[in-house]
Amino acid sequence: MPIDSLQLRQVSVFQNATDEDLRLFIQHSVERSIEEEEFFFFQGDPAVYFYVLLSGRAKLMQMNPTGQQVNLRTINEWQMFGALGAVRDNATYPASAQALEHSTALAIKSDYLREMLQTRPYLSFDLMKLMTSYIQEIQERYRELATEKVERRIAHALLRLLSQMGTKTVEGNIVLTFTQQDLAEMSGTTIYTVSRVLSEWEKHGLVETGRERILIRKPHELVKISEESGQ
Amino acid sequence: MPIDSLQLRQVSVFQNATDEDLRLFIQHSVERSIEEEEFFFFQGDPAVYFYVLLSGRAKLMQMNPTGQQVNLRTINEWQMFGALGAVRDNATYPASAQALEHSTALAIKSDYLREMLQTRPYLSFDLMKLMTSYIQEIQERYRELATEKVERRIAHALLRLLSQMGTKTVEGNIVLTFTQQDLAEMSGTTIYTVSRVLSEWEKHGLVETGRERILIRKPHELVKISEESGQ
DNA sequence: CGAACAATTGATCCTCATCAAACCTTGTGG
DNA sequence: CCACAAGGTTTGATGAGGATCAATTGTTCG
Repeated sequence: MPIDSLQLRQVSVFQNATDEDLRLFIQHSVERSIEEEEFFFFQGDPAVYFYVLLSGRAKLMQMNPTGQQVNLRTINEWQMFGALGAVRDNATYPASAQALEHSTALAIKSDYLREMLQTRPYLSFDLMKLMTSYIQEIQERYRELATEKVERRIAHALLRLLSQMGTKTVEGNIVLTFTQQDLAEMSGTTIYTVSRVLSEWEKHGLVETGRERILIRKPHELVKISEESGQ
Repeated sequence: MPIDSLQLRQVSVFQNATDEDLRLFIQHSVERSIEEEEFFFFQGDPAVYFYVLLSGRAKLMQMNPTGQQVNLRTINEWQMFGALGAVRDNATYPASAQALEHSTALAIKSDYLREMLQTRPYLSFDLMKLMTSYIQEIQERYRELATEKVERRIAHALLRLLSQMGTKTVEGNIVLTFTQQDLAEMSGTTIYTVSRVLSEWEKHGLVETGRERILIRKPHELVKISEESGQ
C-alpha cells in the first residue's frame, strides 16, 4: 500500500518541505523491501538512489580490504541514508547499508534530490544540518577510538544507542536488541572483549545480557564509566 | 593590505559565487593574524565566525577530557574552516583550530553565511560538496583506526598529506614539513612509534627524515604498505 | 530434538604505549 | 662565531591491554 506523502515530513531533512515537494518525491520513488541480512547497496556501487527507511532497521558499515567491518551508524524508521551520493554527481556509495531485520524503504532518485536542492534552499539547509550533526558525531567517535580505552568506548557506544533508540520495558528499564558483534563493530573491538566487559558490568548490576539483548539497569553508572578520568 | 575579493573564488565553496557575493563576504569580514601555536578558536566557543586561511598553515584538532589530542585535518591557504557553526544556529565549534606557523585568515560572520545560503543555492551546494568529501575522509580514517595496524595507518596519513600539500624539491622528491608529533596525532599513535616506523622505512630507502621534515623517496612503496593484505 | 548461531571463558601472544635517557638540530644571545 | 637552551628525535627496556585461538556453554527456532 502506498505511503501518505505527508508522512515524509517526519524525515528530518524534509521537515520544512512543502506538501507539494513531498508528493514529488513520492512520485520519483519506488518502495523496496529488503530481507534481514540483505543489502540496500554496497560500498562502491553508483549512488543512483537515496533511501528513507519506512520499517525495520539497518546499519551503515564500511569494510576494509581484508573484510573486517566497522559500523558507522544504525538507521531507524524515517531516517534518510545513502544521500551523500546526491551531492557529488557520478558518485558511489562510501559505505554499505545492510538490513538488520526485514525492512522496507523508499528509494528516491539521487538526481531528483539534486534537482530539488537547486531551487529549495530549506531542503539544502536541512540536509546540511544533518551532515553537520553527522560530522560531529563521527569526529567524536574518531577521537574516542584514538584516545580512549575499550571499556569507555563500549560504554559510550551503549549510551549513543540508548539515546537513539532505547525501548522502555515495563519496569522502566531500557532494552537494546543488539548482537555483541554489532556492539563490537560500533566500538572498534572484538566480541570477546565486549563479552568480558559486559560480564563484568553484569556482576555489578549495571546491565543484564541475553541473546541479542542488552538491558541497561543503571544508565547513570554507564555515564560515569564513559567519563571517568582516563587514568 | 586588503585582499582582492575575486581571489576568494579560489575557496572551493566560493567557486560558483558571483563577484558581488564575494564583495559582500569581504564586507562582512575582518582579517585576523595569528601567531604560531596560537588558536583561532577553541572547541566549545560560540561559532560566531568562520574562516578562510589566507597565509600560513593551521590544524583542526579535538581534545579529550584528559588533554590528549587528535588531529582532524590540516588547513592550507584558501581553505575554509570553522564553517559547521554556520549551519546550526547558536552552535559552538566542535574542534579547536591552531596555527602551525604564523598565519592570517579572513574571519567572516557565520550569521552572514547562513543568510547567504538561504538565497544562493550554488553556495549551499558547494558547501555540501565540501562536507560530503570531509565525511568520506573521516569515515575512512575511522575505519582505518578501528581495523588497521599502525604502520599502515602512518603510511596512509603520509599519503594523505602528500596528496593535499606536498612540495616538490629540486630532485623531484617530495618534502613534507611536519613534526612527528603531528604525524602521530594524525594516525592515532605516539611519537615513539612514529619514530621507529620512520627509522625502519629509512633503512630501506623509502623516506629520509630530519627535524620537522620528511622526504618521501618512494611514494609507490608507501602505497604498497598501505594496501598490504592485513595478514 | 537438533542445527545454527550467539555468548562465555581460559590461555596465550603480540602489538604498541609508556618511561627514561641520550642524542641531534636549530636558533639565540653573548 | 661559539655555547647554550629548547625542543624535536631516537632507542632500549618494560609491561599492559586487548586480540586471537580454542573449546564450551547457552539460546532460539524450525
